[in-house]
Amino acid sequence: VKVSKERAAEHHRAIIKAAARLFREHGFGGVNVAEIMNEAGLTHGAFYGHFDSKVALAAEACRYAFEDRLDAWTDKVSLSSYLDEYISASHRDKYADGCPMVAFASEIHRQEKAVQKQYAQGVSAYTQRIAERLSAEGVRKPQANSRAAGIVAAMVGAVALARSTAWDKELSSKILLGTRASIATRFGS
Amino acid sequence: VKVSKERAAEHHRAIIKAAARLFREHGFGGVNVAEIMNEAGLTHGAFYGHFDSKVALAAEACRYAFEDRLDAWTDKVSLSSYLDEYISASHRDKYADGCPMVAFASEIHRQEKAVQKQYAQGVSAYTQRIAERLSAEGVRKPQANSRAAGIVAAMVGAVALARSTAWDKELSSKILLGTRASIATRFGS
DNA sequence: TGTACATCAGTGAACGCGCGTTCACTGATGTAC
DNA sequence: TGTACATCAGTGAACGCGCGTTCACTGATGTAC
Repeated sequence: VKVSKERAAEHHRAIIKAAARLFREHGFGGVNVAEIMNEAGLTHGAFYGHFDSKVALAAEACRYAFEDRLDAWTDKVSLSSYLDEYISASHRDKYADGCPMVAFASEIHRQEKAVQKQYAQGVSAYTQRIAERLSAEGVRKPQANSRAAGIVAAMVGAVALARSTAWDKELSSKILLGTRASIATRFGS
Repeated sequence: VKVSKERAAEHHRAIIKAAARLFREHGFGGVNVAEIMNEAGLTHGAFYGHFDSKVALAAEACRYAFEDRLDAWTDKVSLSSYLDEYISASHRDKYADGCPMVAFASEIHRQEKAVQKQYAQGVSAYTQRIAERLSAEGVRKPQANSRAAGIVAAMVGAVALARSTAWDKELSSKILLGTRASIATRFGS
């Protein structure tokens, strides 16, 4: 059942995309190879023709998730409105396409080095992006870097905790609103 | 090999304590029952005499971890110095005895209801504790609740991200310092 | 207080299931002539 | 351009291992007399 090179390349991308969604939704240990391949429209046996191991896919999926997210944040979206969107109930309830920083926050350190590296690079890229926006708003460089780091932590913590307490809607939204407000206070954004 | 009721009760507590440490360090899926029992000085077969399932232990261990942490935060420790300790490299590197909010942040929503409930109650207790401290510092009630929620999110996000990027010491400590500074800025604490 | 016996906490082998990975096989692709 | 054949992406059965859970058994506890 050989397929054309183009189709094989499509399959490769489909596997990464499926993995990026499923890993974010269920964690690295919460999905098996067969489920990922099934989501990509293939059977599990074909997997090892595309990747060396599940871990190798995890690293690739992590990289892709960050890239996809950062690409979606275009210059047209201001920091302020990005924060509104990020620190919201809709992001809280959107696991599969949500931010990988949140999805993997507390389990990434148990993954292999290759996955950790992709994650750390993603966090770094996110922080830089925010620092750039702050600079554009007139904040000086060293201050902007420090503040960006603080904002990233608040964003991730807010969504992670809001998800973890989702069945207690009152607490969950108090966390989101409280965090969003605290950032607004600081920068008037 | 029956043991006295007192020893059996000690064993019960030892299992919970071992689980609370190991689960925080390796996650719920990263430790098996045999390892927990071994850490508690028993063999795996005795486990089901103490708990109905691994999940039931997870709930109990989660509850214990929160209790232990909150008990350690006595009235003698000010909010400011508690934040210094929480948002620090030493807490970042202390997994087994670290804050359960951070340890389970992104995997708690995949656990069973019983575990989620313990977690959410813990988050709620933490938030209330911080709100009380803010009130004691003169912040008005409704404001104190909202700000407390924002602070908890920042705390959890900072330590979680600092851990996730621990191999990049510069980024990791920038996140810790940036977060701590942003809270200090807001409340002058 | 001492003795006989029922209880039951703990032990370690075994069960069953899920999952990552391997492999012999299939049949469409794409290349050599 | 057409034909023959080597290549190789995909299939599904099978392997091996780890883990949660069960169970027959052990022997100290603690109770009944």
